[in-house]
Parts: sequence; C-alpha cells; structure tokens
Amino acid sequence: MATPANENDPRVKRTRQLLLQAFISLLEERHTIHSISVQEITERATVNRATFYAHFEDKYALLEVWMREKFHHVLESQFSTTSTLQRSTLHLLILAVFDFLALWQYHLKPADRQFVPFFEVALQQELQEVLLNWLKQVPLSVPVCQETGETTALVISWAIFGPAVQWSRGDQTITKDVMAHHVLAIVIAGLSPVVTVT
Amino acid sequence: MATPANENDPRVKRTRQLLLQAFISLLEERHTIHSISVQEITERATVNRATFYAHFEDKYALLEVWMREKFHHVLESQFSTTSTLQRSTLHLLILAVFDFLALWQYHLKPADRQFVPFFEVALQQELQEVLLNWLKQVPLSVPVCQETGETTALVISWAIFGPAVQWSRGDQTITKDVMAHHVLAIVIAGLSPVVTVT
DNA sequence: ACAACACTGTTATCTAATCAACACTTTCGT
DNA sequence: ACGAAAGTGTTGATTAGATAACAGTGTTGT
Repeated sequence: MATPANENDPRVKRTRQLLLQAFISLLEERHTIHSISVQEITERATVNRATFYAHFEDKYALLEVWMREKFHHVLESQFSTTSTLQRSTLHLLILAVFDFLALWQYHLKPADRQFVPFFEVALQQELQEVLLNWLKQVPLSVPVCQETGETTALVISWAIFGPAVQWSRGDQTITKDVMAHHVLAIVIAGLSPVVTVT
Repeated sequence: MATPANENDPRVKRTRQLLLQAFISLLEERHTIHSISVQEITERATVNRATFYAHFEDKYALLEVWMREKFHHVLESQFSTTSTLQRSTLHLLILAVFDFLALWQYHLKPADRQFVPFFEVALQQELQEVLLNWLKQVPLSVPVCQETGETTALVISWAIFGPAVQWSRGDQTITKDVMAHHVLAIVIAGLSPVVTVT
C-alpha cells in the first residue's frame, strides 16, 4: 500500500474494476482463492503488479471488497427501500444471509480460513445498515433515541450473522430452513422491547 | 493529435482497446458512423476525450484501424500461412474481399463517403501483403527480382480490390459470384507472366 | 540440504491519462 | 433568423499507472 488513491479519478475506478473482474473470472475457473496469485490477477487485468498494491493490501482485501459489493447488491435488490420491518421480510433477509455465506464458503481452503473473520466484519456492517434503515422507518412502540436504534441494529445483525457464519462452517446437519426459523423467532423476540413485528 | 504514443505501453494498448470496443458497440446499436460522436465513444470507453485525440485524428481514423484489424483477421483466419497460390484459394480470397466490403458499406451515410477512399488504402495494403506472401512461397515459372514480386502483388491486389469497391458501392445488379468469377479469370491471366496458377 | 524458482511487498523514476479551460463550428428549436 | 446547446480539436498543469529493481519468503525437486 504505497499511495492511497483518489476514489473519483476515472483511472482509479477503471483499475479497480479491472482487478475485480480479473479476480472474479479467475475465481470461476479455480474455485479456491488459495490457488490464485496477485500476479495472475494483475496479468489478466492488464494492470501492473505494483498498481495492485496501491489499491489493495493483498488478495484478501480485494476479496473483501468484492464480497461487500456483492452482498450489498443482494440486499439492495431483494430488500429495496420499499420493504419494511415485517415477519416475512425478516425471514427472507435471514435466508438471504445464510445463502450468501453458504455460496462463497466453498471458495476458501483451510489455509484461507484465518482471514475469514476479517471480511465477516464488512458483511455484518452491511446487514446492520439494512436493519437500521428498517428501524428508522417503522413507528416504534416506544420512543427511543438514535443510539438505542443503532445498538438494536447492531445486536440483531450479529444475532443473524453469527449463526449464519457458524452454520455455513459447520456440517449443516440442521437444515438451513430450520436454523432460519429458530433465528427468526429469537430476533423477533429480541426486537420486542422497541417494536412489535407482525 | 497532441502526443503520439508509445505503442508498447500497456496503458496505450488498453486505451486503444477500450476505444475500439466502445466504437464497435456503438456501431452495433446505431448502424451509421455519422450518428456517433467522439464524446459518446470516450464516455463509453471510460476514457477522457482529450486522450482520444492523443491516439486518433478523428473517428474515421479509428474506423480505419478497426477495419484494418478486422480485415487482417479475416484474411489471416481464412488464408493462414499454410494456404498457397491456387485457383481455389484465389477464388475464396476474392469472395472474401467482396463480402467484407459489402458488410461495412452499410455503416456509412452519404455524408461519410468522402472519407472512404482514405481507408480503402489500408485494406488494399493488407490484401497486397497476403498476395506477396503467396508469391514468395510459390516456385515462380520465371526468375524474378524482389521488385517484380512486389509490383505484381500491388497490381493484382488492386485488380481485386478496385472491382470489389465499385461493386459494393453500385447497385449490385451483377451478382457477387459472377463478378468474382470474372475477376478471377483476369487475375490468373495477369499472373501468367510470373506464375502458372492451377 | 541446498539450489532454482516463483511469488510477495516496496521504492524511485518516468510517462500516459485526466482535467479544465479555451476558441471554434455545427446543429437545432422556436 | 438567431440564440442556445452540443460537439470539435487543442493546450498546460496535475495525478495515477508502468517499469525495473530490490530484499525477503515460501515452494519445489533432486
């Protein structure tokens, strides 16, 4: 990481785009991040290797950005600003998180697992934002300050995200739907102090 | 054209590629070059407008490069180095030229026609090269110096190219195949002083 | 065990791409 | 017919990307 970059320069946008595309296309061929080198990424992106390090710490930082964007896109498309805090939407949201984690989990070899906690943070943040937006739109049963809302979103996001991570890592003997159902019940209960979900 | 560019710099290659791709994709939508502006090309290519002029005189220069590359590709793929100077390959070559000219002709509005002669030169040069390579490989019936070979290729290339241009511009009352047949006969006759085509 | 090899991160130097601004020309609506 | 809008082609100053070279860290094989 020599020089951080001006986010608005068209060259910067294009370079990041090229690196992301190259990474994704390699991921589709290889299936595991472990077997992909920075050299390969930059070669395919027609970008100099040094330029890579001007944008990303390493390939895992690139992965994080990609996952964050992908996750953001999933949440945005399925839970657009029009959807509100309801039992049904919450259920769908939980399932979406489970699905997403299950999907990319198989790209990681055991050797990569050490990095996993790092980008999980990014996903949790995205999830928290969605929940916070929902909380803001809903008429709360009790008046709460901004801090309470944010804390609620934080806790609930982890209540969904944590189980999803563990489930995706585990043997998945309990089915996704059963897990999601459990989580949903607890989340709704957890929300009861500030809002009644119907 | 402010600064000519270093042909080997990866940035240069990529920029040219991006401009070409943008141009082609616009051409597929619009069908006429006349309705495409330099601005649009650069926007779609995510390249600055000033950068365009560092590479090309105007959009017609870009068109010329594109046509040259495309034509080169057609000739290379259909008449690889393995093919030799024979009646059948000559026939195919002539048809390929006719087809190529017919194809892109409809991209041009009357207003663009003034530029046509300009890039026809580029195509003729490509054609001449193919012919020259063939002449070099074939055992000539009479010993000829290098200059004679080049002149022969030059004349023959025009003998093919000129009729193809006129035919593609005209009403095409005579079919492509009939025209090609006439041209073939004359070309073979024209080659007879240096080589007998079977 | 060690040598050959491939990959990683980092640096200084150089160059291509961006930007904003300029004076035109062309096109278009009313 | 005329003013607005959009496109052209050019310039100088600024910034991101390319390059080559570096030391260091695994892999690989023999």
